[in-house]
Amino acid sequence: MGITIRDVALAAGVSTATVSRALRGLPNVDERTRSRVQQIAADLDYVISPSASRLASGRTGSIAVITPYIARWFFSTVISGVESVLQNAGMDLLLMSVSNPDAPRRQPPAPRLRRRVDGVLVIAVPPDDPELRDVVNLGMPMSLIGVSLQGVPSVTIDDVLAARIATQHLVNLGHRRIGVIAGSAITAPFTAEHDRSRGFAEVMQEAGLQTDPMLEAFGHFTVAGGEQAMTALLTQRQRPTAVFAMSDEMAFGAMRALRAHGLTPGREISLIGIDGHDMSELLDLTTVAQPVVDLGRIAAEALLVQIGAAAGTAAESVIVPTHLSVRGSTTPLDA
Amino acid sequence: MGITIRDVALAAGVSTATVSRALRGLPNVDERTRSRVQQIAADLDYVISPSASRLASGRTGSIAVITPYIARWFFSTVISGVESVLQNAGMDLLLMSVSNPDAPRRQPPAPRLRRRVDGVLVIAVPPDDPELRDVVNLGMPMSLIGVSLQGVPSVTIDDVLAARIATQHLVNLGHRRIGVIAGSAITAPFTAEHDRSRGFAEVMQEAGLQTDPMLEAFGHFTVAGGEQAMTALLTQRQRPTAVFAMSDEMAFGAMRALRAHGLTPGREISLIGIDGHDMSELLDLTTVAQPVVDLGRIAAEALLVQIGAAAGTAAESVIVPTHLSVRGSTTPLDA
DNA sequence: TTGTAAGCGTTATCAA
DNA sequence: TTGATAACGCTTACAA
Repeated sequence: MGITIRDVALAAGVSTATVSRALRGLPNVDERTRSRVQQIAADLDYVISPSASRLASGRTGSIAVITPYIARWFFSTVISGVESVLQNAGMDLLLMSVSNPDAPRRQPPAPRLRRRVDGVLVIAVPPDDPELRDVVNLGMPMSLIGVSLQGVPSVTIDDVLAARIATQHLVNLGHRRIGVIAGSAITAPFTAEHDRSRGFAEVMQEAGLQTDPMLEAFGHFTVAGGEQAMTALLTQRQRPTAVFAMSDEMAFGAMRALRAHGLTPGREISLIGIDGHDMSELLDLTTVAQPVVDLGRIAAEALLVQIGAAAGTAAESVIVPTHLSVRGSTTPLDA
Repeated sequence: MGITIRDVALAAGVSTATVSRALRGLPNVDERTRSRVQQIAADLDYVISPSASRLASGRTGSIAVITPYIARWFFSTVISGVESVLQNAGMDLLLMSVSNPDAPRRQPPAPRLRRRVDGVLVIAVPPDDPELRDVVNLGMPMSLIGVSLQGVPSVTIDDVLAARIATQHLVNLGHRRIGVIAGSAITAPFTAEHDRSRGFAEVMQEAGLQTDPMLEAFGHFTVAGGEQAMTALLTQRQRPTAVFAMSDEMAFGAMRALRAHGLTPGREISLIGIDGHDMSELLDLTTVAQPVVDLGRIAAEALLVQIGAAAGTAAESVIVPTHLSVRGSTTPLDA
């Protein structure tokens, strides 16, 4: 049915070994031979069989991307960055989602990886997740995105710093009763959430401000959760004048809660998020933006280096910068 | 390095053929033999080599998902539906993005597909796209999502109907000067855009309303484009009292333009979209929602049937229903 | 620079 | 129900 390397070899009057070398661009092939082989392969409409190539060479030419969510903004944006790099490198991208609170019944990823891919990219899976442990224990080339883990290369922002920037921005505007919308009450170390909590606490303390436990609410990093959290904050005796939401999506929900209470973000209550979500500009939300596409790109490039599919030096742990985007949702206290 | 099927066969005292049959759950294997083989395979931590299996069997166990965008809501949501089905079926999902206006320099998909996957899922690539033609001409099992093409199975909504529902909703509210934000001035037939234009025109005509070319603007299905388009509509001598945006994202941009002009959606001007985007509830946008996750799920299931990896009857063309979600952005003309 | 030939680890046919 | 064994289509020493 299909044209094989033998057909090409036969037609070109050379051995299959020469065809293989010529087509893969290996050295030690006469250029005239090479171009003739290429021509004939093209004429015959020959395409290499990946399975055969993989079996013979031991390389799969594939990278797995492991992610708890596919449709959420942060994750799909990271994936698009990864994809552009892998496509350029001629690598296949295998997409596999893993268990998350919304879809708890997924196949564990580790067994699906062995012998199937040359490397793994993991997006924002908590470092204490047992499924992640199993993947790490596979010992294959990998790189984490959005979280860090001792001994595993990763690409992240400085989450402590991002939270510091956000909180400091509110402090600089004169706010003193500052509320916070975190993900959940208990956080694992080395997660974005944990570090953001720390950054917030640091700046509050440095500014001599109390972190009132009544001004802390939890939004589970969803829009609906952010809405509930802000609603909770608004029921306090003394409302905050500003709120730091640890993600833009929670901030969106918070905005909705504000409007439901007849309040306008940036008017009665200032609001800041973290992410630089596509919609944050539209919603006029001040945010500490992270370069999400780059997160994916950089991690993919680092992984290719690890695998030996690209030149360069392997970096253990990359931290990319964030920047504050000031918009209408934050204003000076007096205004 | 790796445990092979021979190691398992040796340890179990059977032939490799028996191991292969036992592990794949084929019939004609003594159940005692099977469980012994399974046990030994587990003890040895044996995993099959996909490359070898694929080479020998001719099946790749992989499906390619071809998409112009990864990070946009519609596309990532479709992909998540596809992924859940494929993961359940034990199929690998190869993600490849193709050229789009934002990223014009992509590898053409067709050559990357041959011998590599058992089937292809294509998300919302215009039917007249030459790259799509090449993929279709490969003659492999495939299914389209969001567009239809003669002779190729597809899963879509009824776009004419969706636009009719949206337009009729505005008409029912008493609006007569109705503007429209389309994608672009020229549209290929059999695209969502084309059909939505038709549905709009039909209802306008049935209602005895003029489609004023001055009340037509183009937003290229982006937020920014929708904003520009609405701005253009607002500069008309006689503004529309209602606007139909052919996608929610364009409607979001339109909302922003309204606010920039001191107008409130649903107050001075009613606004309706199509999609049922995650953010539409948050932004209180009336929309004709399509079941996007299902689009992906159904297409994936249909493809598995085509390939023979799942039981069922292959459907040529599936149309899934939409529903109108009325929110605050549309109100009666008098209000 | 090119050719020979031994794998790579399965599946599937045929026979037992 | 099980076993031998010939593919599957390529890569890669090693030799020439």
